[in-house]
Amino acid sequence: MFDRYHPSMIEPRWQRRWADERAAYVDTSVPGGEYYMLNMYPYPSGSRLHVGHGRNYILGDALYRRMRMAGRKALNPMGWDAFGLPAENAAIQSGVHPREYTLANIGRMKEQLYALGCLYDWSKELASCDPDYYRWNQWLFLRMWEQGLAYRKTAPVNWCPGCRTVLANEQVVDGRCERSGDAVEIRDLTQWFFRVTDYADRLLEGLDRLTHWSDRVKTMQRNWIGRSEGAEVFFRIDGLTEPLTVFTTRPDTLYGATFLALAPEHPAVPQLAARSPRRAEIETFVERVRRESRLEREAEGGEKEGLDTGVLGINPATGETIPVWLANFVLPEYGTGAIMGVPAHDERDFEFARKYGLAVRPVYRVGDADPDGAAMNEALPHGGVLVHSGSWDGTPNGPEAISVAIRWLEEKGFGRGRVGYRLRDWLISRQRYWGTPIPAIHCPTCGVVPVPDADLPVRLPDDVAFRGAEGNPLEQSEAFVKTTCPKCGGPARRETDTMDTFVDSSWYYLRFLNPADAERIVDTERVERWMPVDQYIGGIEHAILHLLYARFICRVLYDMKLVSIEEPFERLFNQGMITSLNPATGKVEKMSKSRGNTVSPDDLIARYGADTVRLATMFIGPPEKESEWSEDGVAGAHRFLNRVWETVSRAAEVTGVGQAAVSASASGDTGLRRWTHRTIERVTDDFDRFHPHTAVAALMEFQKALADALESGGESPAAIREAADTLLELLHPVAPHVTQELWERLGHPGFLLDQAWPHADPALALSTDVVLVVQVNGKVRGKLSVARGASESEAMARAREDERIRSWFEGREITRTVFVPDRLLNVVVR
RNA sequence: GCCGGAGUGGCGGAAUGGGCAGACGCACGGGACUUAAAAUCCCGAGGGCCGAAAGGCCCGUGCCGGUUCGACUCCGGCCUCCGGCACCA
Repeated sequence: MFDRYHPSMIEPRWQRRWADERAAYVDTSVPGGEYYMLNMYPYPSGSRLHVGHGRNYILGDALYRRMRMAGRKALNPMGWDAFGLPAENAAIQSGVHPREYTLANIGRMKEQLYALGCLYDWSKELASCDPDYYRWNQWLFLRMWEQGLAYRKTAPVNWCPGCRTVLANEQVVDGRCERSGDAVEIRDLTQWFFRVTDYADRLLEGLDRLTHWSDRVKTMQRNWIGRSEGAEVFFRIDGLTEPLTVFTTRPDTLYGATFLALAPEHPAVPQLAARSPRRAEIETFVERVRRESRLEREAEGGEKEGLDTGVLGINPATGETIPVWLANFVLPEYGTGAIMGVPAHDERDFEFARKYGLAVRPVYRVGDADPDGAAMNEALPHGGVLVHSGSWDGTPNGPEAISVAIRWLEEKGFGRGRVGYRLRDWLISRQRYWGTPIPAIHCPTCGVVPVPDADLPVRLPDDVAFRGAEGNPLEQSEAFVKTTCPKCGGPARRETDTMDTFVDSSWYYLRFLNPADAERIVDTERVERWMPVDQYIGGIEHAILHLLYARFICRVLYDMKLVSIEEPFERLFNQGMITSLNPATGKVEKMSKSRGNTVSPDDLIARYGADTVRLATMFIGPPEKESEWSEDGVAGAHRFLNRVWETVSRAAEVTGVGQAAVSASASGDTGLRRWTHRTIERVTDDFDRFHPHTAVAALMEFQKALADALESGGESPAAIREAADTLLELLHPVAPHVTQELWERLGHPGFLLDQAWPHADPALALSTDVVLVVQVNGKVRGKLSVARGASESEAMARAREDERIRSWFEGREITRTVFVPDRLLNVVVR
């Protein structure tokens, strides 16, 4: 009845219509029944999407369409994470300005999203490189500075002397610059930080309330924050006025501390060196460790290296002198940058003590099975449990001993209880051009001065040359750097560091509600109505940094009373990556441009149409798992859509179209109607648990059932029509174009997208007969078709009638039977 | 090393709360249609054994053990792969 299925004829037409009718647009100023689904915030570094990304957008679009049909006022906005290093590198390599490069990429990616049939509310579009967006990064920065949440301190960076520029960790390969091959130096620069550690406890506690987040991500965040309770202990050091503070999680083992170890970067090291007879050695050692790249120093199995400073400290518990060492494994960022070494109760300290012949003094009995342990126990002078300072109180090894030890330390003034975190403050400074300028001015008389709000935004200058070997290109712009001090009016220099792009992405979801608002960063009233984000979809690679920073900034805005929520994302779904064979390595790896194993959706769309690509992508497997891309499924997906076309076309012959179409609604209890309603139930359920692949499988079975019903006749036109309509409605989220085209050809007005999601009649969705499995001693011996709700005695009677089943327990003693209604009967015999 | 996830036919995968293992699809084999091919449609198929056939039996969800009437599913131990973190005091 209908001519053949031609995706290339129908898809562009519907894409235009959807855009013209503004089908997706939601007025965020209006409250009521909202489902605010947030999809993606892509980074337009590559000019083309690949199918690996494609799955994310298709899944988001399918869920958006499903939510619209379920009557939710869904908002599917799109924004662009537009700043970042690749754009700057492209500028250096090809001379194209990062802005031009980025905007061109955004344009191409938009075209592709459009070609895939993804509907976004483009009226809410934003890009972080737009001054109207990044001015609010600057505004937020100034507020955080006022509150002490933004501050400056020195931090080491990777410096490439050849490129005269700062390198990201990933640009350092084997201690050398990826590009020039020069040996990378570690330099100390004064940089800007956000004090995320102030929020560590709140970020940790908040996780407990995120009941719709996976335990997987919550566990990763908990481990990243790494809260540990312990104590600071003060050690008097020979020749130092101030005591040395160490952090330990095991203050109860203080008695066994036989040495101290400092990070070579520790601020007390120069003083120690000055008093030490080994000054030259210390300086050489510090220089050597500092030269090790961060990556190498933190690498697996790195050799522990230390140097005895020759200076002595005093263990406050024993009063004995212990040596002070420098050690490469002590990190300056964690705890206090200094540790007490307890070789008897810490494996790493033991290894170190062994290598350098340091004393081992046990505090607790240790495992006798361990030969080292047995030796230690012999050295233990008493036959009980020693807690601290050589005094005995019978407290067992454990949390109680730790709190006893902390109380003791505090009474004696030897230390105090403290909570330590693994989390470090967020370094936001980047020595790059393509980012948000940090709104600060360096004045020779007034110091570091904030840019006044009235002068925002501090715009990126355009007169910048990207010649590569010149450090931060921003420094080259006279017009940008030269300014006057807002305080004294004298000549001053502008800050040339720009912000980490994670700053942009940590609050963008709020900005979708008022993207063009020049008055304020967020619209508090709209946030109240629409937030939190109901469904956040993102890759698992963002489980830690992005999601933690977004939670942090949301709390900062909460404390400023700008938003009423502390947690920005109520439900989180993390998809897995699409992998494919990398021809270079011969291994199956995640699909990415840098690995050169991408597959373009453009070619596939040209060959099969967008719906086929969408269907094949959704059918590949569960989206939370990683899946290997294979084109084998594409032809099958295309065949299925052709069958849908054929079947619905034949259904139209039976039922008529437009004015002539059947008007009676389907009634009664027929095989096809049961199929229809059971399929509604299955597909609805599958979408709600993010399993589009099983929804598609159910629709394939349903299409077959409808085709069979048409073949054999016997179903009423109304039942046929109900089935055909339902098939189109349920398939629409995955294959929107072909279903919309058929919907129109059947004579329905308007968009399927605005159609109500079909409702399953529970009486029809349940079958009247069920297959009861009969087991004997747990092994399947037969199947019985019985009425739903059949009793155990009925089932048993039927089983006895069945000769084949009966033969398995005839003449044997039945010891018990297990009956699960509508499912199974298990006869246990001796 | 630690944390998290996974392991099911030739392949992608299904089995939603302990109850028919292998849905759906790909590839494959056979058949129909065709002068022929493509396309399309139909049928078949986890492995082994018995049987001429109908059919029947045994084994089977990484490995070993346990709980249970019954285990892909729960418990203990191990192996492999993937992801994240890592001298974290």
